[in-house]
Amino acid sequence: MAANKKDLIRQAAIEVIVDRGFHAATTDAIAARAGVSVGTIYNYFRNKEAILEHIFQVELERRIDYLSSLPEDMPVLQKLELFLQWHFRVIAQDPATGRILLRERSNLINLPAIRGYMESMTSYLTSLVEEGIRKGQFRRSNAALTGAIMFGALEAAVRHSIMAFEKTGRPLELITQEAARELFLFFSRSLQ
Amino acid sequence: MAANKKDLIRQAAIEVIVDRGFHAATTDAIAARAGVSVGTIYNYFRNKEAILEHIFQVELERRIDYLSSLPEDMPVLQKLELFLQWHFRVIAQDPATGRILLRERSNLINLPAIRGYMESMTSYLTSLVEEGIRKGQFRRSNAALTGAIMFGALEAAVRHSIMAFEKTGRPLELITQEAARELFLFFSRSLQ
Amino acid sequence: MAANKKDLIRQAAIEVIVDRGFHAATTDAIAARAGVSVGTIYNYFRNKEAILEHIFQVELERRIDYLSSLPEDMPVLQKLELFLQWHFRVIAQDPATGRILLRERSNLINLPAIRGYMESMTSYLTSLVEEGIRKGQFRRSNAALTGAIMFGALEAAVRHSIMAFEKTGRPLELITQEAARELFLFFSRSLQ
Amino acid sequence: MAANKKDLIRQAAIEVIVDRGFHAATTDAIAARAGVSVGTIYNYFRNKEAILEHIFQVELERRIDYLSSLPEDMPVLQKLELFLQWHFRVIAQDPATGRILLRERSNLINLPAIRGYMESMTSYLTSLVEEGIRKGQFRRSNAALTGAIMFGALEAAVRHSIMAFEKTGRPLELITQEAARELFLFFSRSLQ
DNA sequence: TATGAATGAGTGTTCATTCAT
DNA sequence: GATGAATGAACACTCATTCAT
Repeated sequence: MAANKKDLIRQAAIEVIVDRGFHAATTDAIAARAGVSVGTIYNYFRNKEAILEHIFQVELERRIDYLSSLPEDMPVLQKLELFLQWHFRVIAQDPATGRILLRERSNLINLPAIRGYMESMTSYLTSLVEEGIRKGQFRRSNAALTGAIMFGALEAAVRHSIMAFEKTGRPLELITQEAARELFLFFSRSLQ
Repeated sequence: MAANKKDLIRQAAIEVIVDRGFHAATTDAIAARAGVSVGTIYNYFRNKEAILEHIFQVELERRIDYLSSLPEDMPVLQKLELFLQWHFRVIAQDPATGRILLRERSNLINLPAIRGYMESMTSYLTSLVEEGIRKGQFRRSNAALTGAIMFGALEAAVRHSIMAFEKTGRPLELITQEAARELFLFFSRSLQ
Repeated sequence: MAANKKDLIRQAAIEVIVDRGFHAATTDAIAARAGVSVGTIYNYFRNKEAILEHIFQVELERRIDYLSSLPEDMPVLQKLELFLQWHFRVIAQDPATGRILLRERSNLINLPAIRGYMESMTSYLTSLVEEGIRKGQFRRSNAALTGAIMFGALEAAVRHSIMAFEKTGRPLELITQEAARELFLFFSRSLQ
Repeated sequence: MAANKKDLIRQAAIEVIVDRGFHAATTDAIAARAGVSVGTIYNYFRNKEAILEHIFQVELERRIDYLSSLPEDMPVLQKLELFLQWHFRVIAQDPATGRILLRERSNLINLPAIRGYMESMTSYLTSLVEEGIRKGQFRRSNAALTGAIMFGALEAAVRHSIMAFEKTGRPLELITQEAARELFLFFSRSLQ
């Protein structure tokens, strides 16, 4: 899971941040969890914020990689469906990271990587909406606003899934699958 | 605007938090903005977190007050439309508070008042969905999940409106009105 | 000796810095010596460097005060003699501060107050030389260079006095008196 | 210029220390400038301080070498003149080292090599004064104090020369030649 | 009630030094 | 000898909170 030391530290940071939040996650604790010394962190990251930036950067890249793998000419709705399913599957496999993506985004929104994450995700959804409209598959709408709305809805569905998992203990895979389905239905009715 | 000293401090805190975020908003800065001394803050609030809790508490109460003013037998979609219009109007009148509701919510989600705000808002939307389904005005769905999705979408629309205002300088009233309309359209298609 | 808390901290800092040098003088140690907590230091000084700047500032002001008390029309050599006697008397009364003026000056020469101290002292000596030349009491010379040389000689004499005191244990008053005399003789022959 | 690796590191250290001062000159930076790795430094020097000690040691040896080349029976004043000329010529050729000799001396005065440098230089000047007095070429005086004063004056003249060079841009050779002349005149009048 | 100086635990970051390769 | 990743002690500085006035 941690091919190299930078990844090792990233994983440790994710765990500690999930437990305590970014501000309460001390560099000492991250180092201890990673089994390295504090100094080592600074061999791989400029400072503490850079760890969080890296976390978002990595997640953004994963999403971009997935999205660019979808064939250009696939019906827009289907792209959306696949993306939602993939997204929730990833969350189910690594809920800790999912939680960070939710929790720390708002507060540290000034960090470039985090802005970048939000904006990239939103603009991908926006571009999907535009494509759908252009191809006559979606009704006309303010695409930018719609993309933003969809991103918010997506995150809320993730958050709700994680909370439902914590409350009920039902398998996270099932919960997220259902959320993906429900969200897709919600979107497909709204957009068409 | 600040009937008593507690309100005065609440307003000052809102302004400072909007400028810097909760963690960077020192009690000294809040006191200075309020024109009182640090010590005075502690006569009205248990600690710094309690200020934030109070901010959310007050906003929650405003929303509850508005919602209970809607007649019970009004069509559900109309209730939703009125609520959205009212909500965006409030944001347009006091965008600072709106920003706090967005920015600080995630990070300090463990504070009871903040959880309470989120949960109350979500459960109001959930209950609207349930009412719609029960009365045959909405299609069947997982109401809790749908409520959560709607809350996320609502916040995202607010965030997008504020950012659009900052970027374009268009009057916030117009931006929020359009957002309210678009969001209502989005919801009404999804739900029916 | 320490009228107010800022002075108290200044005195404590002088003692600790004399013992260990500026870089090894931790803020904790200064606070402990002053009998206050670390935080209190920062109520009176911007940062650690500001303490050193303040030390030099105070000493510079003392010297300026003394120098401006000398009558304008006094023979230049006599002004020089009085200044040397006063300077060495001050050192004898507060050798710790004298040591700081010597030891820390070079290393932290970029701090404004320290540059200011050196430059002010040097330019006072330079102006004395210029005055002497103008009034026909001194031979012609490069006044700026001569002033610099005199400042260096003065500091070296102080340093030598303190070291002689440490080695021999002779009363510092006697050592510095002799140094003042010898230095004056040295200067008066050089300058005329 | 760097016959072996130890010299290479010494030169690199001189450059970095001149740029930043000893405390801000990290071993990493010195290693980088020398084109070696940190570890290599520790094959040639016990620790970081030892580099500075070595710098002073080398400079001291150069001065001792020069001084022992002067014929024993040369008039004392002429020895002094030649030494001053030589010293300022060396500074003009390698101002970086000159700056270190000035800047770092005071602060790290506890290092044996640095004490040694100061004391050797001072005691050479002292022995010149004693010789002059013994041979009836100088007036009577406290030779040790006079030697110290002369060392201080010498350093101040060097410092002033370097600063004048930085401010005016005049050729350093000319500035130092003039300083050597002026300083010699200053000394010869004082001593006789 | 109001004040604001004093507190001191807590934390990000640096950097000389080591040592396995 | 040479390397440079890893180490971890050390330190400046912050800021929520208290309490004597």
